[in-house]
Amino acid sequence: MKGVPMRLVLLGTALSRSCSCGAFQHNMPPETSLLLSHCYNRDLPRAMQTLDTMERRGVWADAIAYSELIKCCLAHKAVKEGKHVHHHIFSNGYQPKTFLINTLLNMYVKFNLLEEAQILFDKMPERNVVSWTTMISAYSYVKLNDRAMELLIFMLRDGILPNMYTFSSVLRACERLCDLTQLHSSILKVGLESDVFVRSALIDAYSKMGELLEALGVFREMVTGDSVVWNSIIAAFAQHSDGDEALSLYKSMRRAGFSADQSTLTSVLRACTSLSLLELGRQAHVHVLKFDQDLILNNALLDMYCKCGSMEDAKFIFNRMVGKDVISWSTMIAGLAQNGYSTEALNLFDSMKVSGPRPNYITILGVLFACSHAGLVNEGWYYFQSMKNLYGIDPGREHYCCMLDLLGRAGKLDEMVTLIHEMTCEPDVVMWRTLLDACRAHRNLDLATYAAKEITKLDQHDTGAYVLLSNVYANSKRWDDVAEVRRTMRARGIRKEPGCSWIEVNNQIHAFIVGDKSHPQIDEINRKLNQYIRRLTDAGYVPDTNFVLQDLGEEQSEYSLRHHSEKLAIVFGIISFPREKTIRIWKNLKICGDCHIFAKLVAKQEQRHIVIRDPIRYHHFQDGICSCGDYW
DNA sequence: GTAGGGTTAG
Repeated sequence: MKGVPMRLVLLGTALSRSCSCGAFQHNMPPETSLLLSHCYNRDLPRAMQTLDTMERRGVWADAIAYSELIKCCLAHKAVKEGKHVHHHIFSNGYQPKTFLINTLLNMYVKFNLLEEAQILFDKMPERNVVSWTTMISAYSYVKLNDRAMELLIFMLRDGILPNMYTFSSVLRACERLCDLTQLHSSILKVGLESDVFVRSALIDAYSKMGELLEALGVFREMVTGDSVVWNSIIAAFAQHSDGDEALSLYKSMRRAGFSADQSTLTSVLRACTSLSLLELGRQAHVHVLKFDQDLILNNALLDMYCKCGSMEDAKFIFNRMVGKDVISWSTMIAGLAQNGYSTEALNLFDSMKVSGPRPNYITILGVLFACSHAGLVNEGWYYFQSMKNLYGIDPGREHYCCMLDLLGRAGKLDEMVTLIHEMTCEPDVVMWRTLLDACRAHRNLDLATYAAKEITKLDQHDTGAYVLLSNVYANSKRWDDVAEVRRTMRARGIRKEPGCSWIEVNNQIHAFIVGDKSHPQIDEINRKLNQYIRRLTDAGYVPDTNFVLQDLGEEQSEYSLRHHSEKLAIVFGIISFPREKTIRIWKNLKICGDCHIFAKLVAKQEQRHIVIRDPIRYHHFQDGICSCGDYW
């Protein structure tokens, strides 16, 4: 192994250079103290003037003074002066110490001049752990992740041992699980796992790869930590839609004596959002007031109110936010659209064009969603076609999906097929499923079969395809075909996800599944439900058994419909809340047509405001109508 | 002289 002698040679060179560098530290001229004093006062013009005088007289300052001068340039964001200092330091044949070159490197990185930093780095006669870490951190910051990982390898080859700074930087750049595992074991080997920076970076890296159990493992090994480590693990679960775990970790964090900061509250709000916990979200809002100016936190608050279906609160927050960014606007536009206020969403987009930030990819999705859910086909086409010209945004998969959805809802099946063929990307399962769903709604059996085949070509186990196809057949009462689809599903081990609805009562979540008898108040719920249905039937309600997807016979079909999870949840809401309180329910599948009619009628009869959130949108039921205008 | 956590769609 020739590595060891090489290291010795390098060390020798470095020592001889540092000796020559030390030479200019003798004869320290009086100008040096003047330079230092200007730098400490952050008086850059005078400091640069002093430097010029020194150049003219042929005297030089020491490394400390130069490093202060560089800090002064950074504080003034003075790139030109910074470069001048760089050339000054290298002029007259001096060889600055590694410490000083690192300061220059750092300056270039902070000025976002990575190329200059790299050129300087390449010329360095000796690079220490700080030099390498500065470059690695710079590349990971601008997401040139491969380059950052590559530098780590070169660094190790050079025989330089990474420290906690290096690991926390490189962990941000790590994209592959195998690399992460290797980094993790290196961290353990050098004993840096207890460093709080390394630990939080590890948790974050595992979280980004969806390895939440690993992240939790790293977290649980912590003996002493800080709030950032707690925030990392809470964010990990909040971001992966495990709101329960995020909230339970948050409680443990408080018990452990840490207080919530902006980051904690943002994750808590996100958890409330994913669980539709409006009341808990309101409680978090009280703590948010402490951090009134925090944009990210306010965006999360805004999103929470939108997603929990409370648009009055969302509008209030949005209107009083200062310095709204593109995320604030996009959140509000999508929120309005999803809650059924399509016109308001499009109006808001108009104001954004006049006085807001430049719309981005996601803003346009909200706009297309608004068009789609209001049946505005022409407007949808207009926005879709103009996004490239007006905002320079190329339509992506999601935009095509939105357009397909728009056409599908409007029953324009032919245009859907044309768009699928004209797209710049290959159609995926979601797109075919959108076509299939449109075929179900508009009863096109042949096209439905075709779409279902395309889906199974891409994914044999796509539950949605089978369920939708069996719905298509059920709608046409082709029970043999329904049975055939179900047989295939059984043979392939595919099970339909059962419909489930949730409602929050007194800070507790109550879950209902179709025909569920496990709820402690189920007898009372069923009694009330029968009572409502009797009254509604007198008022003309006819159960629409088209939404029952098995050949059960009318009587049994009605029983199944009657006990759909959303009906049970609605009745439980009515029993539990006073009349003036909005009943908020969320469910895992799209609302069924019969339950939609039921909700409208019961909202009118009982004078209630009912909000049902499904995976893609919201239905606000009041006075016998729904905010979706029966178009969903 | 080098390092960690939070927001919009699906």
